[in-house]
Amino acid sequence: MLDLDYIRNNKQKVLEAAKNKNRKIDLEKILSLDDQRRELIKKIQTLREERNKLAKSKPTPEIIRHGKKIKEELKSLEEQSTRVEEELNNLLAFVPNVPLDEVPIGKDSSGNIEVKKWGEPRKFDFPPKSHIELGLDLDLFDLERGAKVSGFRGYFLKNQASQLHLAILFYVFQKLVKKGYTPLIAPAIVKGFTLFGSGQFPWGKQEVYKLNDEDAYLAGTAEVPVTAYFSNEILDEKDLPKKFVAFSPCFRKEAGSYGKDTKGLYRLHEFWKVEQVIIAKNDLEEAKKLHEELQNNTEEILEDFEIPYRRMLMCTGDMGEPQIKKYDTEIWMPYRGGYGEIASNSIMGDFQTRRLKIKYRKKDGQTDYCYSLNDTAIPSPRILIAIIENYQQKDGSVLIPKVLQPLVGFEKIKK
RNA sequence: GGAGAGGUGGCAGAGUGGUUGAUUGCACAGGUCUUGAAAACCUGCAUCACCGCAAGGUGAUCGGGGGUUCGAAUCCCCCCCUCUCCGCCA
Repeated sequence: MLDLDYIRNNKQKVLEAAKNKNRKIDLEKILSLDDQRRELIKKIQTLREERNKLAKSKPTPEIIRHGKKIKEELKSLEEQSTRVEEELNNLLAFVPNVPLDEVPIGKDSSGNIEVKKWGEPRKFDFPPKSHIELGLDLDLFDLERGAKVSGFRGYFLKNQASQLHLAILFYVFQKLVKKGYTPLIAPAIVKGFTLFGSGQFPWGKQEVYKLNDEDAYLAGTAEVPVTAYFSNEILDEKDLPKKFVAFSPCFRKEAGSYGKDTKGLYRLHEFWKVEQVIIAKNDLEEAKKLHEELQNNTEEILEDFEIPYRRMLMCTGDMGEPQIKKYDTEIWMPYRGGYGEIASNSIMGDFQTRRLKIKYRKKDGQTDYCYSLNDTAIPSPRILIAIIENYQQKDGSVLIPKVLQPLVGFEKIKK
């Protein structure tokens, strides 16, 4: 959510941002509704002021008559005001955040820029197999029975892959706890306001599972519950930034991508993830530093696993509504013969915190909206694709990354 | 799932129709005193919105929503949450 004053004073910027993010907005309508809203508020306030004065004097028949008249006028104005406010909020909810100047302008993923590359894709002296083939050979997962039991994109992880799955998540969780991040196990069942707050709604409704007819949804990422953790609260500047490492199961309908990545462990309805979330003060320079810190954490983890990766600076058309700057981290997936997304790292500015009403008190006593950031630490099973494929041996076995060996208790997966 | 109790400012806790946005205590901030600190004393201390260059003014908010009334923290209805007991249960 953007500040109305900001919109009024930066119309051109906001319009361009929406255009560059491929979103349609009606700024003139929004601003005219805001004018109407202000006019109505003025009228209502004046009437209420009069009413309050009357209520404080001795009730004579004359005063009661006058009071009744005010009440009727107020009722009609208040109804108008509610309608205008509703319409305004509906439109305002669709205005995307404004990217930083350093963000490249582009239509879609082709406009993203590679800003860093680490590790060389491995040269195989044998034809490398896909993780699907390896997994089936080594009995690491069962996709057919997964689909039978759970439905399309369902899966069972089996044997060493299940251990590896847990070990990876635990390794990453521990690593970030040691860096001072507060560990959280976050709920995956969330109320609607959290999804609106983080900016999944109103855009991505078709992407989210809704439970029965209650106000209950399945979150696609721990970003949703953890960002909402401090909703409707005023924090202390001295306690910021708040850094969290959060584990949660994640659920995504993957609507609109029915034909994409239908095989294997790449695109799943259900996975587990360790996520990093930061609530910081309203300071762009600090936020940029924290953004780099999050990125370094993600990259360090991949370096621990010795998986080649690259960092992409996302262009406007591929970055999502709430973000002002976003990196995607992609890892080498031999069978795809290319890089695949593994992590997504964003600065949201105060877009989410406005929606969630997360403020902080500055040293001078003033309050301001916080900034929020988040970045994937590790998602699994997707990371298993890269590990299994990159660590495969000629004899069909798969080695385990060194840092994970003590956790799983074996060095190699073989038949 | 059943029965009961309760939700008031950062916390504790008054307040059952008319200057109560809310007594008081604690906490917090500033000041006086002190070599320094503590204690004591003084002052300040909710959030949001609207108008205003500002000073300031006005409105709204006592879990949320609706209603009664000239007037609601106080009365009525619905919902949510918390606690206690019983039942069930990983």
